[in-house]
Amino acid sequence: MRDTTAALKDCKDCPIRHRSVCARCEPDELEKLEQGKYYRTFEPGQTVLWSGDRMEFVASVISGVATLSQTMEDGRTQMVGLLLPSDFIGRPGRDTAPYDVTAVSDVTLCCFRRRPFEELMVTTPHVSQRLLEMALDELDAAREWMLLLGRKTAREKIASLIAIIARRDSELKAALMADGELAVDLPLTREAMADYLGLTLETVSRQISTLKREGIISLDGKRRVVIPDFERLLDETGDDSDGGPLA
Amino acid sequence: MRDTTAALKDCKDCPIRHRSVCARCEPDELEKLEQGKYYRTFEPGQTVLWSGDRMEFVASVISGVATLSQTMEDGRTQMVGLLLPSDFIGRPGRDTAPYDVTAVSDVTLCCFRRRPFEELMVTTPHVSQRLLEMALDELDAAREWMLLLGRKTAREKIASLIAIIARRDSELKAALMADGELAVDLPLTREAMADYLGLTLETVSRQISTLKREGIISLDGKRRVVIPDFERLLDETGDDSDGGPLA
DNA sequence: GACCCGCCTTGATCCTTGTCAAAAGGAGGC
DNA sequence: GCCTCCTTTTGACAAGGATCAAGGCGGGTC
Repeated sequence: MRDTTAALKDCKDCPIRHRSVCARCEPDELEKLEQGKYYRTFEPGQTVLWSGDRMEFVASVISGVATLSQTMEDGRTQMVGLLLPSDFIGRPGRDTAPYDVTAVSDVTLCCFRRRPFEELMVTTPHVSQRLLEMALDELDAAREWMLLLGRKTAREKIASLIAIIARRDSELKAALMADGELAVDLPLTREAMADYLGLTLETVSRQISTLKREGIISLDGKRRVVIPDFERLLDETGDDSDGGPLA
Repeated sequence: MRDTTAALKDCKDCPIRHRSVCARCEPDELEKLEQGKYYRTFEPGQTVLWSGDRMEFVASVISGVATLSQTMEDGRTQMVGLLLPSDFIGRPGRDTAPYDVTAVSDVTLCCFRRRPFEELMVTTPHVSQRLLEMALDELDAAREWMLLLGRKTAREKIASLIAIIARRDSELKAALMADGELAVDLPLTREAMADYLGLTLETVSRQISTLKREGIISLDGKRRVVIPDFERLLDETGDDSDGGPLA
């Protein structure tokens, strides 16, 4: 265990303040929330929650990356969500976890005990409003992923994953490099990518090698991907060419 | 067009009253909703909404089956949701449809113009509460489907689909037959099943034939499936054997 | 009743991806 | 520096599902 008692920061300074469940909260609502919160940290590979566990808390991801995944009896696993800073863990009104939650990198969570949080939701309408928004966004993301899992080829899956991570990265930090090239750190191992994309890790590795060989991407170490021409990568995703703006 | 002006029934008599968005509404809230509602009907194959269309209304499915699907440029399509009675169409705060919505059978919708509905949501908290619940349920369903699409074999996919439809059916009407056998009407064509399961229609047909040959199911016509032993069907789904209760 | 059309089944073959296996690269510990 | 462990790459092969191609069945119309 590491310092689970990291300095409890002021909500006003919270890096995810404007994107999390509490994004819509008024100062007085925030104050109420602030009283119940506590931080927890997890190391890479550590399990935050096992499927079937009683959920004693709900939480927002403050930093790091975690995965939501399901495992079949024979070991086949499918990742069903990627939890990034500002994402919410837990479902009000449900007391056992439906999925495994695993830290991929060092993860810091801002937690609330579940019961008090549920009571709070009644009195702070902006929390439930925001939660509905976030749930609907996640639903859209899940459905986009259904298209990927059900209909895309291995090559398209890999290109889509890299494009999605690149797009999200560029929203946060301007990850653009000097000459307009784009560099992305894949926060996942090949195996985790495979579990996300519904492939085997060998196929992931092969497709990455192929894209590299064709000059669509290049690698800087194993995890860092450089994209010389983002449009060209998008062409490989199978998505409509008018895909959302990058810059 | 058929009689789109079907008798506007009283909400109190509505068959989906207790499961729809308005399930939690108090009589006074219901009255407010009742004023803005209107019914629309669609024939099998008719498109309710094209992806990209402006959404002028939101709606609840009262009867019939509709699909939510995404199509790629080259024609590959993936169904991302099955809309059954009580399911909700539309997303408050969004004005273009993200997916195609297509009637599979005769469908009746209870519609509200979107703007007024959004205003109503502010004053009828029970609607947004229920909508959050429904969105979270759909998210769970979408994630269950991700496991199916990403990791299950064709055989497991078919068995899962039949099991899910059977389970849902038995919740509504007691579809149990005389001697404990279970009979299910598949509301979808082979092609629609394929689009749902991420397969081709030929594979769907072959797997159904195989399950039939092995006595796990039998067919009564093309669309009606008889399940002599539900447990045995469940064994073929790849899911944990302790899967939820049927009766 | 004969025909047509949409839906479904079945067969033959191909190809993408999974499986099994081995080895190479990288990071950390001693 | 060397060893070990973990991740990644690559190869050979097998297989599940897709594709291409005929037919069959059933419900409707004329």
